[in-house]
Amino acid sequence: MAKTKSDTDAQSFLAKAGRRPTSYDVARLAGVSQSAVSRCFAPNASIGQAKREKILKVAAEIGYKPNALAQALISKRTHLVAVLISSNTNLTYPEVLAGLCASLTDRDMRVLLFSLRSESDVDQIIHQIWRHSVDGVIAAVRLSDDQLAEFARHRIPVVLYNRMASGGGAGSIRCDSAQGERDLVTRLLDSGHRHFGVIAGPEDSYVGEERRQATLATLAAAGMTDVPVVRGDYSYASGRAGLISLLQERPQLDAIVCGSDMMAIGAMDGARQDCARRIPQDLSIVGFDGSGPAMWESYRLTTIRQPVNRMTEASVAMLMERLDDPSVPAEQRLFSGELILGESARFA
Amino acid sequence: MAKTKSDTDAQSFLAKAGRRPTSYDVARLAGVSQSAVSRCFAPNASIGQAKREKILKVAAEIGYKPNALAQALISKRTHLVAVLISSNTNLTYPEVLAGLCASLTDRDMRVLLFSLRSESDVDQIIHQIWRHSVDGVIAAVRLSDDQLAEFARHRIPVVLYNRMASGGGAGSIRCDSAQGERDLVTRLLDSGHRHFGVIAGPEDSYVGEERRQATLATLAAAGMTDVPVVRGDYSYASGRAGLISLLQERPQLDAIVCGSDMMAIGAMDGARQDCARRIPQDLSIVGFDGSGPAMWESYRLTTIRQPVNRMTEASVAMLMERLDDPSVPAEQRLFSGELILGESARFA
DNA sequence: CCGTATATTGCATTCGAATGCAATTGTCAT
DNA sequence: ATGACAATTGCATTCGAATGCAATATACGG
Repeated sequence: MAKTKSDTDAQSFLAKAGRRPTSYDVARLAGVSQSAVSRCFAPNASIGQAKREKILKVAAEIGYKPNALAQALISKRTHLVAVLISSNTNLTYPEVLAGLCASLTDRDMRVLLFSLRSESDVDQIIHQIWRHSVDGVIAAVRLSDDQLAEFARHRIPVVLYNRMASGGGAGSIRCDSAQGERDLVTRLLDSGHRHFGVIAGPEDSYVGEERRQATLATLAAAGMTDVPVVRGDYSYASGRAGLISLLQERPQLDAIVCGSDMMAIGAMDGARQDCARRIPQDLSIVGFDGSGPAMWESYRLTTIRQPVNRMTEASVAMLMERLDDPSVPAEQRLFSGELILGESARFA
Repeated sequence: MAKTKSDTDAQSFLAKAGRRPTSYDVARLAGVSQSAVSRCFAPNASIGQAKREKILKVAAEIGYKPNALAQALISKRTHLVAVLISSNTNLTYPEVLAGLCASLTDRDMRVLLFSLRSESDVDQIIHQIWRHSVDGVIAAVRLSDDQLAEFARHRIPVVLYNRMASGGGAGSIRCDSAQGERDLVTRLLDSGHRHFGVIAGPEDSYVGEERRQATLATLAAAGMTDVPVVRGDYSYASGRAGLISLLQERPQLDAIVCGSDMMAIGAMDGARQDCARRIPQDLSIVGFDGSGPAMWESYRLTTIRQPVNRMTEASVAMLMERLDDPSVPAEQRLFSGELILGESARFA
């Protein structure tokens, strides 16, 4: 009889659809209090075995799902992580995003995505992040010291992805661009290259600047200070155009260091098609990222691969650690890139 | 004096930081009721000019931002849109995401991202979508009829991106894959190709199947029924492997129709490097998507370009329309792709 | 200067779930 | 059977903003 009655109630509830079932609905149908229902969905809450089963059964019948908004409002835990990324970052964008998404989902966190046109657009969306009370932030864009301080003040953990934590307080996961460029440039020098050109990323890109500076510093240490630099925006077209303009000014160049694989690929095509250079016989070109296309047969780029999967996983792990225990100090983790010996550079 | 007092109060509030200011805090400091504060941030609410200014001033001083959770809970509007996408979709993944994100942000909506490993993973995250009470859904993955019906029952508008709305109720934005493949295949036929091979996408991909079927149907209409088909997973490697296995079985093939640009690129490299074919003299290869890499000099793919930007913008526009007025019937919009005449196919 | 119409305001309630506290039930040793 | 103690359970309150309704203030015509 109890079964029949419960079924009927459930039916009648489902009939007047339109409103989502709440914990009160479940409580009423199961003949218990709302608190009991709530405790049923909380881990290690005090609730009797029989009651739990009855509640879960009713909940399943009418399709009750705890309302995340109400839970978040009272418990101060939204299970939301704001992910900030600039869409033109580079070829690893999908990989980074998919990696973060997967790792966060595995840990019962949801992704509130902010895909910016450029790194400087942060100001326009930062207050949306606040309004949604995210539990944490993973930022692959540059945040100002003020912004970082504000997050710190409100105890919202921030993990910077491939950005230096200038202000302190924020954790960071980075691939050692400087070391990577040093490796590349050193090997180019050892192999006899003497005329370098640089195709750098945009000025408002943190990694772009880091790579440019490391490259120039390494060259300067080898006595080369007159190195032409052009700026691209990480796009194929800008790499190609950059190469053409470099070679126009200095036809004798024999090594081009690019701020990203995408630009390196553009540069390779420019060298071959527009400037009649053979690669690597006439001209060596190196990139950075180790993205998929870099490994395509037509390019076989010599580059530095960022361990993207390990880095995204580490970002999430670091965030969760600081979420679970806010007293954990912010940490900086540096991953080293892996040299990929393609065939776009003449190495001894 | 009033100014001084207010300043002091604000200071003392800021001092005991840690808690975010609420509308009650603003109300207390401004000497008004909580309702007044609320009305201050609502469009065309009844509030006096003087009072409004005073409130906004205090709010700015202590950095008050309406709590989106509380607003959502009471008003039943979260300003959240769930975006479902499968990460291995294809090369347009970043473009699609960035486009959706931009259009949604422009309309004061936030993106709750679910990036799935494969289209079949929907079940595992669908209940998270429910729990977060999103205002709408944009899905670039396949949803079952049951799932669509459930969304419809709760009046949650769904827009399918590049998927057919099987069950009805959901709107859809698609690029006409069938027409695109027909164009490509017809031109290949007209140019004298007689031995076709197909490298299709995975079975659980809607567009993959659509493209495969359109291709085979067009060929069948021309009397070609014995067409070898291999399946890839949209990756470069699978395209390359697919081509090799096709040519091994049928060395006489002279045209390969690929389910995506990425696979076409892999196929081109496979043809050139592994099978010693010249493209397009010995073998024509066509792709689909019109993504960036397809236009790279080393490939110059002949393909169909999806108008991604127009499609993402249209998806968001359609969603918002149905959000603002639920009585608007679900609509199906079909965009036609643009034939890109690259150099990977021998066209008459 | 008064009455009526209109624009502001505040009060009290609501959204849906979590939780401290007190009440209740059940368990077990004695 | 009784007291002590632990495990359940429900009540009432809380989170922070929105909103219907009633109360108040202001404007304006006469």
